Amino acid sequence: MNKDFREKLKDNGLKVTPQRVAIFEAILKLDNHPAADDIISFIKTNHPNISVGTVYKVLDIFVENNLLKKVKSEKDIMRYDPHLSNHHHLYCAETERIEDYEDQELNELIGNYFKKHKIKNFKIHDIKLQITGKFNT
Amino acid sequence: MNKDFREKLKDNGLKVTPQRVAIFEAILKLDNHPAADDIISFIKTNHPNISVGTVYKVLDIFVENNLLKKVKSEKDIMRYDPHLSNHHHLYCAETERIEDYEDQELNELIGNYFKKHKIKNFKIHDIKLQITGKFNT
DNA sequence: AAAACTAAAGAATAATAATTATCTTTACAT
DNA sequence: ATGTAAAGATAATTATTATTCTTTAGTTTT
Repeated sequence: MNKDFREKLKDNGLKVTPQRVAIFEAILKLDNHPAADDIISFIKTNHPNISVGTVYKVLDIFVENNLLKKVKSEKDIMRYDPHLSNHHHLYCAETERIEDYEDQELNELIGNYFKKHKIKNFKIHDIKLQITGKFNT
Repeated sequence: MNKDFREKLKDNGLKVTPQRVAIFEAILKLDNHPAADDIISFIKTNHPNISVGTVYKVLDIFVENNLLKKVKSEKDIMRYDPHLSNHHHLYCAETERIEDYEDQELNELIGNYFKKHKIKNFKIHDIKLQITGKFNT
């Protein structure tokens, strides 16, 4: 996983820096689709001089280079997801919790549906489900 | 349509004001899931003294009272949709265009799928598809 | 029906929060 | 040693929310 991360950066001509490593590790540790702010707070404990702008810049770079995905949330903040394979999201109706939902059978079902039912004047690149509801933890 | 609008406001004990009418009409006219800012610019031409805060407040009131839906966008701005029945969205990969996609058969297909495949510890309220791709206009 | 009352709504403005831009400094790679 | 990418600090922007004060619409009272 860490291997992929370093190699992907290098493959795109990007340097592997301590900050980038720290940001990527923070996202993996934080787990619940952290927002930039969560990442900043987390990193500040071990790496107190990291700059806010750097974090945003690095996150953008990661997204551009397919190390991360951006996830839309109800609120006007972006959240980040290190899970790269094609998957959907469960949004809690009451909290900010977001979980991944991966389901190959469902993807096929939907893929087949749209093979039969083309949308006129539209070429589909990607389909994501936003499943809103309630967790019973 | 306009009837519904006025009545829904009244049913919820809300007043029908010129500003509210103007905002609602703007959304219907603007059509492409306008952001608050689009609405403000549009209204300013006929209604130059409307206040930014009022527009945001009224939009919230409309959402709370089910006259509008909020739509998540790629960027960190909210957009508004006067289309109330259950539907999905087509997102253009290259522009900010968002279109509605309504498809009862698809809703049933997905609904049935999840009847058979419950998600553990999660009660589904609503499922929305974000279909990203390219329009060929 | 007109005047007075009340509460909701609007305007203006300031405040906040997330993000982006700019400019300088640092660090690594040739 | 030099060039370039990245990081740091800080300021600026942008979208949105909150605050305060005024206006308006609808209701009640005379």
